[in-house]
Amino acid sequence: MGTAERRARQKASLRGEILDAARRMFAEEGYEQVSMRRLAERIEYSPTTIYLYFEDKDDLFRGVCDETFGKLVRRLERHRRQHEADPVAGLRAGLREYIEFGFKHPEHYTVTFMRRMKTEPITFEGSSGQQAFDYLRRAVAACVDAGHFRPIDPEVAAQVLWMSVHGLVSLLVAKKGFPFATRAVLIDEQLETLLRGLLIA
Amino acid sequence: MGTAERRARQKASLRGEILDAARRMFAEEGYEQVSMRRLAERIEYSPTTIYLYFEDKDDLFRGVCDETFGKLVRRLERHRRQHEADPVAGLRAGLREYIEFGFKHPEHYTVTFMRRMKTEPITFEGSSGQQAFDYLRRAVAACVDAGHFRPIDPEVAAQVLWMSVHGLVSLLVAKKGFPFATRAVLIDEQLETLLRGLLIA
Amino acid sequence: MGTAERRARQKASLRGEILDAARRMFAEEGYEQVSMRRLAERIEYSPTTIYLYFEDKDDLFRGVCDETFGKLVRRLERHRRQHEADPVAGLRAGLREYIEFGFKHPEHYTVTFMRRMKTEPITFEGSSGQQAFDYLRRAVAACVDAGHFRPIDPEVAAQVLWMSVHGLVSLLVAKKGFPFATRAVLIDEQLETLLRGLLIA
Amino acid sequence: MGTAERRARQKASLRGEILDAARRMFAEEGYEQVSMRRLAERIEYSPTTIYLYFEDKDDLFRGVCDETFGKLVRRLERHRRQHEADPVAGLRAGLREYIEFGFKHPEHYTVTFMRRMKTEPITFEGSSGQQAFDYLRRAVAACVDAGHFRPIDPEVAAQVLWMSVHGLVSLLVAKKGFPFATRAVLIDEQLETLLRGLLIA
DNA sequence: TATGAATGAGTCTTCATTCAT
DNA sequence: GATGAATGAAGACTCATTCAT
Repeated sequence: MGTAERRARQKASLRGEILDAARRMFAEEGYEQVSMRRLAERIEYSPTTIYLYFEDKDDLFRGVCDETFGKLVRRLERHRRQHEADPVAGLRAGLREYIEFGFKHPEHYTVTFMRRMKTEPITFEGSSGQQAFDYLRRAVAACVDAGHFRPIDPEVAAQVLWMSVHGLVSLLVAKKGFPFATRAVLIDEQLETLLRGLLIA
Repeated sequence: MGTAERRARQKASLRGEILDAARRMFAEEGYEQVSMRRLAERIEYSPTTIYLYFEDKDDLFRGVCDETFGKLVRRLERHRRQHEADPVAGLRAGLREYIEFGFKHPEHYTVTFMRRMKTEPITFEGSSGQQAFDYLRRAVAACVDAGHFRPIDPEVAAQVLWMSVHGLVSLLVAKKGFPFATRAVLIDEQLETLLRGLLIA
Repeated sequence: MGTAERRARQKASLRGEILDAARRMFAEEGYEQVSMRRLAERIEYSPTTIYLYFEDKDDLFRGVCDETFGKLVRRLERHRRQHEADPVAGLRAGLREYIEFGFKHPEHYTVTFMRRMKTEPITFEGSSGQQAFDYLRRAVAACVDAGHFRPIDPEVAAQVLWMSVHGLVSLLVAKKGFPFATRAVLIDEQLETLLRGLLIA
Repeated sequence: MGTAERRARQKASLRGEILDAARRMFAEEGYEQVSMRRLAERIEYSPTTIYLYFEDKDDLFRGVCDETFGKLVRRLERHRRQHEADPVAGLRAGLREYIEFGFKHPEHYTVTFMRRMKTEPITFEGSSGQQAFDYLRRAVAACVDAGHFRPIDPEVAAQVLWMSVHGLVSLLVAKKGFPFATRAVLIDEQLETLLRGLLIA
C-alpha cells in the first residue's frame, strides 16, 4: 500500500537511502543496538534488500564510516587554504574543527575511534584517517617552521595534540554521567593550555 | 567430569575468578559482545553460577569498574603525602601515575573508562571515581594557590588534564595499528606541554 | 533434511498449522506449560518461524481464541432464523448447540474458556465473544417478552445460563477421572432444570 | 542478621510456615508463577530447606490442596446438622457455602478444579473431594425423599447442581474481564433457578 | 535441621543471514 | 531489483532440583 508513497520519498539511489538511515540509527542507538531488521523496517524495504547493497552489517557500517571520514577531511581541507598567513591560528582552528566534528557525529566518532573492530578496519596508509592526521602534522610543522613553537618533533607534537583532543571528545561523548564543566569552557581551556605549552614566548 | 581438574585451577574465590574473566573479555571484545553464556564457558561454570555472585550483567560490569577504581585510588593515595613541598611536581607525578596505571591494567582501564554509558549507573558522589578525581583537583588547586599556575578554575583545569591524559592512554591501549611514537616520548611531551601551558612563567 | 517430507505433510497454510498445534498443546498442557520451543519442535519448524506469524506467545493464544469464537458464532448463527415462533425452544436449542460445540472442539473450548486471565486482553466490546453472548441474551429476552419466563433481568438470566452450561462442559471435558453420569442424561437434566426454573407455570 | 527476628515470627512448625506461605503465594500469583526460590525468600529460609519437608513443588502443592479441601468439607459438615428439618434449605445453604468457598480461595479453587495435573491428582474414592460431593448427593436425596423435588436420580441432580455452581465460580474467578452482573445477584438467581427447576410445586 | 554452592535444562525472544523465486 | 519464507545460533535470565557438608 505505502509503495507509491515510499517511492516518492525515496532518494535517487536506494544505497544512499540505506546509508542515510543506517547513519542516523547508528548515531542514535549505537552500532550494536541497530539490527538489520529494524533498519529494514525504517526504510520500508525487506531485510533482504539491504544485502543487495552491502555484504553484511560490517560492510554497511564501513560505508557509513567512509562517508563520515570523508566529511572530516573535507572540513579540515577548508582550513588549509585559510589561515596560510597564521599557522597557529590554522592549527587552533583545525583542532577545534576536529572536536566539533566529534560532537556533531558522536556515534560515528565513538565507533571509529573508540570501538574495537573484529577486522582491524582500515590499513592506515592512505586512509582518510591518515589524510586527517597528515593535515594535523603539517599544521604543527608549519608552526615550528615559522618559529612560533618551541623546537619539537612535529610528529610527536601532532600525536600529543590529537590524543589530547581525542580524550576530550571521547570522554564528553561517552561519559554522560560525569559532572563535566561547560563544554565550550573545556574546549577553550584545553586548546589554550596545549598551545601555550607549545608556543615559544 | 573435569571437576577435580577445575578445582585445581580455581582461584581462592570464584567471585574473583569471574571478575577476572569478565574484565578480560569486556576489554577484549567490548561489553555488548560478551555474553553471560560465553563468560560461563570461559570459567567452566554454568551460566547460573554467575548469577550467584552478580545480579545481572550490569552488576558484573560495575564490579569490574569498582575494582579498577579501587586500584587506581590506592595508587594515587601513595603520592598524597609525598610532594607536599612542590605541588607542581606532585601533580606531574600523579598524572604520570594515572598514565602508568592505564598501561599496567589496560583491561581495567578499557572497561572502566572507554565504555559508552547513557547515564552513569552509579552516582558519582562519593564513588571511587570521585575520590580519584578529587585527588587531581586538589593537586591542581595547590598549584594555583601556590601561585605557580596562571589563574584558572581548578575544576576546569583538572578536567582538561584528565581528558588529555585519558586520550593518550586510551589511544595507546586501543589503537595498536596506528604508528605511534615511542610511548615514553609521548608521555613526557604531553605532560611537558600541558604543564607549560598552565605555568605562569 | 526432512524438507520434502515435511512439505508433504504441511497444510495449506503454515499459520493454520501453527494454530492447530498450539491449540492442541494449550489444551493438553495449559498455556504456561507450552513453550515456543516445544511448539516449534512439534511443527518441525524453527522457533523463529513462529514469530513470522505471531507477534508473541500471547498473540498466538489470542489467535486460537479468535478461531474458537468464530466457529462458535457461526454455529449459533444457524439457529437465529429457525425457532422464531417458539423462543423457549430456540433458547434450548442454542444452549444445546453451545454444549455440543464444547464437546466437538474440546481443545478450543478448554483454551478459550478455561484459562485464567488477569484482565481480558481483548476488549469485550464487539468481539466474537460478545456476539456469541449477545445471541444468548436476545434469546432469553425473547422468552421474557413472550411472557414465558418469570420476570427476570435477561442479562442476569443469560449469564446464569451460560455459567451453568459452561460448568457442565468444562467439567466433562477436563475431569476425566470423576464418575460422571451419562453425558446425554446430564445435558437433558441440566437444561430441563434450568428452563423449568425460569418458566412461569 | 534477621535470624533471631525470623525465629520469633516462626510458627511452631516450619512445615506449617512453608504451607502458609505457599498457600498465600499460590493464591496471589498462581501455581505456575510461584517459584521455589521466591517462596524460600519469602519464608527467609534457603530453597533447600523446603525440600526437607516436601518432595517437590507438586508435593507442596498437594499439601496446600489437602489443607484447603479439608476446610471445604469442614464447612459443609457444619450444615449437615443444622437444617435437618428443612432439607431444601440445607441444600441451598450447602451450595452457597460451596460457592463462597470458591471465592474465598480462588487460587485453590482454580488449581483444584480447573487445573490439568500431570499426575491425575487424587483417586476420587475416599478423597476429601468425594466427601464433599457425597454431602451434596445426600442433601439432594433428602429433598427427593421428603417429596420436595420432582422424582429425579439424586446422583444426576447432584452432578447437575455441582456442575452449574462450578461454572459460576470458575468463570467469575477466571474471567475477570467479562462484564458480569453483581456477584450476589448472580448467585441468588442461579440458586433460585436451579432449585425452582427441581422443586415440585 | 539447615544451607551454600552449583547446575542442566529451559524460558521468550531477537539476531544476521540465506535461498528460491 | 526486490522479497517472503525460513533458520541456526545466540541473547539474558530463571527454573526446580541436588549434593556435600
